[in-house]
Parts: sequence; structure tokens; C-alpha cells
Amino acid sequence: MGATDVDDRAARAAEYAAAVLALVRRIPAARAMTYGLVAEVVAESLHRGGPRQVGAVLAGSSGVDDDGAPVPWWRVVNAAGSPPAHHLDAALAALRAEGCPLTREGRRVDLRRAVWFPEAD
DNA sequence: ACATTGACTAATT
DNA sequence: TAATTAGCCAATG
Repeated sequence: MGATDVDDRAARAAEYAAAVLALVRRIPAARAMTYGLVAEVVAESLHRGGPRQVGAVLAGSSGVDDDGAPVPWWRVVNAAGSPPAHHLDAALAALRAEGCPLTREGRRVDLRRAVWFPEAD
């Protein structure tokens, strides 16, 4: 059993990724969460990870989670309300299409109106 | 063990 | 508002 530590590391990474994707999937249309907020919520249960880890999960995601459900990655923006630079235009187009509150210039999400926080259902 | 890298953030200028 | 800087956390070589 020499590879258990490697397997454990992979399992923990998969667990973390699953938690992030599950949460992002719950963000309602026309709402948004920041990387930091997602990290805080996930850390409440897993006690690890930070904004950069959330970004790493989404960066590695194909846009669909393990259950085959679509992951609305464009609803996760940075603390300034900007979508990831890699898909800026696509994200802004998607956000606008679903009516997410944007700033006057339309380049960033208006977090004061759009931020969503998961509440006990 | 150390250096580098990133879909980050907060403070500073 | 935008650019810079330092701090952060985990993965990777």
C-alpha cells in the first residue's frame, strides 16, 4: 500500500473540486458570487482552500460537473466584479443575456445588487 | 526542501 | 478608475 498518500491527495482534491462545483451550480441566474465568497462557504465544511483554489477548480473544469450538470462558471467573478480575463467577453455576454446587474459601463457585475449567498434551503 | 505558477484579494499610490 | 505590491493557498517540477 505505498500509493495511499498519493491516492489520498487526489481524493481530497476531487472532494474539494466537487464541493466548489456543487456550490457554483446553485448560484441562481442573474446572480453572482466572488471567488473569495465561494472559498469561504466551501471552507466552512472542508476547512481548506482559498480564492485561488476556487479559481484553479474552475480553470480545470470542462464546464460540466461529474453528474453531467452544467456549471455556470460565468456567475463567479473576482472581488471587483470582473469575470475571468480568459473568457471576459463570453462571460459578460452570458451575464447580460440572463439579466445580471452590471455596472454602468457594462464591463463588471454590480456586486451590490447581484451577490448571492447560499441560505439554508 | 525550494522555486514557480495561478479564472485571487486588499491596501497603496 | 487603473496599476503596483505584498500576501495568500495548494499544486507542480
